[in-house]
Amino acid sequence: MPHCHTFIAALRQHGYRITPQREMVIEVIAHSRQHMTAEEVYAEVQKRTHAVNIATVYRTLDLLVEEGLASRADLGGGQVVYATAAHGPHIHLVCRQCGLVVDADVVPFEPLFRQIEAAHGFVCSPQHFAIYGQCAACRAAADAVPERG
Amino acid sequence: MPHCHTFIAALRQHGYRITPQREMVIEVIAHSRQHMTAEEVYAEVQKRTHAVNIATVYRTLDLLVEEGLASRADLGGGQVVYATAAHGPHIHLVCRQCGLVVDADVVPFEPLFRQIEAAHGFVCSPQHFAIYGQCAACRAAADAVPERG
DNA sequence: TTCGTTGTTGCAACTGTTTGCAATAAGAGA
DNA sequence: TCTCTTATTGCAAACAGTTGCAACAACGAA
Repeated sequence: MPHCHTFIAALRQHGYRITPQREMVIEVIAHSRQHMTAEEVYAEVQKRTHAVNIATVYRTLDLLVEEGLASRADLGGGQVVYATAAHGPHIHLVCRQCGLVVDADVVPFEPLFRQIEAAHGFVCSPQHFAIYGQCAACRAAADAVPERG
Repeated sequence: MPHCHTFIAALRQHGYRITPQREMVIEVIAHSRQHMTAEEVYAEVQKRTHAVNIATVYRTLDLLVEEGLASRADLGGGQVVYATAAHGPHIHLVCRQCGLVVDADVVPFEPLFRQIEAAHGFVCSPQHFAIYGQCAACRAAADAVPERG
């Protein structure tokens, strides 16, 4: 069963109406091989039909995030991206200095997520989240000379 | 030495100019006991002087984040907050459904951050970051009845 | 102290995102 | 199939945040 049908079934089960606009947005994000910005999703939808408004794209993406079917990550520099679990869970290491984004495996975090669930009753859905820090290149540069030297 | 003087010294060392506007913003965020939105920082600055523009507040906060002196976290619902290390590092567990935000200790993540540094050369500066998921109450509700039933 | 360089600022325009509301339409029930 | 309820949509306005640029001013050198 194609991935987007899974999403549609889940939304239907949760009482949401399935409109052609929603199907379009879901199809685009579900079949994407990597995360996309809302503007990219909108542009892809516009290739197929002009009958979907940007506000509807934002609303549908937010609905998918709220229902745990997609995740949203701020990668800095105005890059807010959406992704589904189909992309495979991973985290983004975002350099706060140069903006470089590096992907990292989320598996090592899983014991920690179980710990959080035990302590807080909170279930992490961390398909894509961002951790900010400093990349190797920027650290090397900072050690060599004071910035703005 | 008050915290804000540390920030100012660090910026000066990195070659940034120290303007009255920047001192004002730094003083507000450095002395705050908890994280603040940019709008809250701006309002606090406005109590003292009207000679600081909102754009300057954003620029100064971004500068502090870029220099590792503050961190920025998106807590959902339009809540983007800034905080300094003085607030004590902790992570925010944000429920994607109801928006509840729960703080959690960052200490259990530290071995993982060392692992990331070893694997990627990337140094996490995780004073405040957000992990999205589902809180205990929303999970209980979801198990009991399908949403939007 | 003065002067020159250049980083910084305020402003208004712009961008990405959200929101109020009337019109539209999905879908359940008869 | 039809009707009614109400969720959803498109639209334009609004909002949070960013940006280009001329004016201002921090700061180092003389």
